[in-house]
Amino acid sequence: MIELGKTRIQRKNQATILDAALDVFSTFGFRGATLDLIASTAGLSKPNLLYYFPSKEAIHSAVLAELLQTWLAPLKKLDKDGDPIEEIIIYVINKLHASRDFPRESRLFANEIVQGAPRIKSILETDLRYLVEDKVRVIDKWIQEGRLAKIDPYHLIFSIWSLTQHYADFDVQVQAVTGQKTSFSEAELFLDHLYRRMLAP
Amino acid sequence: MIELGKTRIQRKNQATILDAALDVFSTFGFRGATLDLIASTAGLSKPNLLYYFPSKEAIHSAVLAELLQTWLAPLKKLDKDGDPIEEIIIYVINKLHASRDFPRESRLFANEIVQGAPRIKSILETDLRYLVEDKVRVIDKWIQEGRLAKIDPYHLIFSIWSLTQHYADFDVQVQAVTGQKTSFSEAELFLDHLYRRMLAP
DNA sequence: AAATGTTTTTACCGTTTGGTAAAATTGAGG
DNA sequence: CCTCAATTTTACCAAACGGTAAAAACATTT
Repeated sequence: MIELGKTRIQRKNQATILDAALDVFSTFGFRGATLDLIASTAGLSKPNLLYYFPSKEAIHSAVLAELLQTWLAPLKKLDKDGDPIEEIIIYVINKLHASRDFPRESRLFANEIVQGAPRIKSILETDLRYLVEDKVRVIDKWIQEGRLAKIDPYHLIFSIWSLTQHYADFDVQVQAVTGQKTSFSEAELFLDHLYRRMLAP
Repeated sequence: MIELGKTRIQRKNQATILDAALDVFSTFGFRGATLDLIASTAGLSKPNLLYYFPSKEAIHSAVLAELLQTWLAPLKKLDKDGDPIEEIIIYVINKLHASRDFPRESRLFANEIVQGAPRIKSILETDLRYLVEDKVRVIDKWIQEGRLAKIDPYHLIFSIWSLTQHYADFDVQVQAVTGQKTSFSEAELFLDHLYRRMLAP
């Protein structure tokens, strides 16, 4: 974990670098991204970049670490004491809005996973796994209480990730096929219909 | 379009190269893949590779071209004269089996799209778009006849792509979270439930 | 077996890339 | 304004990469 800088200049430049890196990594992937491109995007020279971060990998790790927190947050909010269907719908919509508002983060994550998650596999196998196990228990309980249809909670969660992130990760395809800018309000209606139908006990 | 070789040796080596290239490109993306790695995977020397294909881009294009046909095939089979729900379920299952049987192809495609589809955007905007428009008309007709729930056909198709390809593209994540090999039969049950519930008029 | 065409290897080349050394510049505190 | 630390720039380097030239090895035909 990269510790944040102490001085004003350090904090400003580290933030600028991480933002530029997010841009470049999410567009070209880890290997496709170059330090020169990140540097020029950030308005700095390459050696200046390496004054703030020891290596390309370190920049990548820092961006991923920042992103992962944002990415897991919505699931944490799923409340065992709320109404099952409403709780899940809220999660779906939050996740969809995350795709709309943070598409670069979503694509960076997708890039990493598609290529085998070499740099975050351990986090997926621990933090993410425990979080999901916790929520799976909640959903299972709801099902046993007859408040949800009998579905596999793991696959339910996978379906939410997949359907919502699709609008960020595969946006080019969506736009190419529809010939229009992606309509997140249409997507919201669709997902609302889908999950209400599917989850009703 | 690369024309296929004439002699036995040409055909054999071109096939070997394309298979090795699929392996490497789907794992590392275009930029992450190197000619040396493709060559050694194929059991050939780098200049020998370039005897069969003029450039790295040419190999990539050849692999993508091959893949795209396989990838679009299931949608073409959607039959306007069949039973609406069964036709869509069959498409979903076919697509899921494609993810199970051709994960490399799926990941290569995902890699390409996530990074903005620089090399296949034009195909998405023409061939794929026309095919989808055709099937959207079929689905719309089914809806007007009251044989399907009123949903947006575009988003229905996107949902199928997203849910099925997730099991190939994000397999590392699925395995990390469940701690097990991905169960495609569980996925099949889940998707069957999901689409029957969602599509019922 | 000679001649011809095909395939493979060896030895390179120029560029790009991640990263470094050290000098030059800038900023902050006394 | 002077000093010392923080920051930035200039000038590099070694390795990796895509690609080429040309000779060597192999096949095929006559």
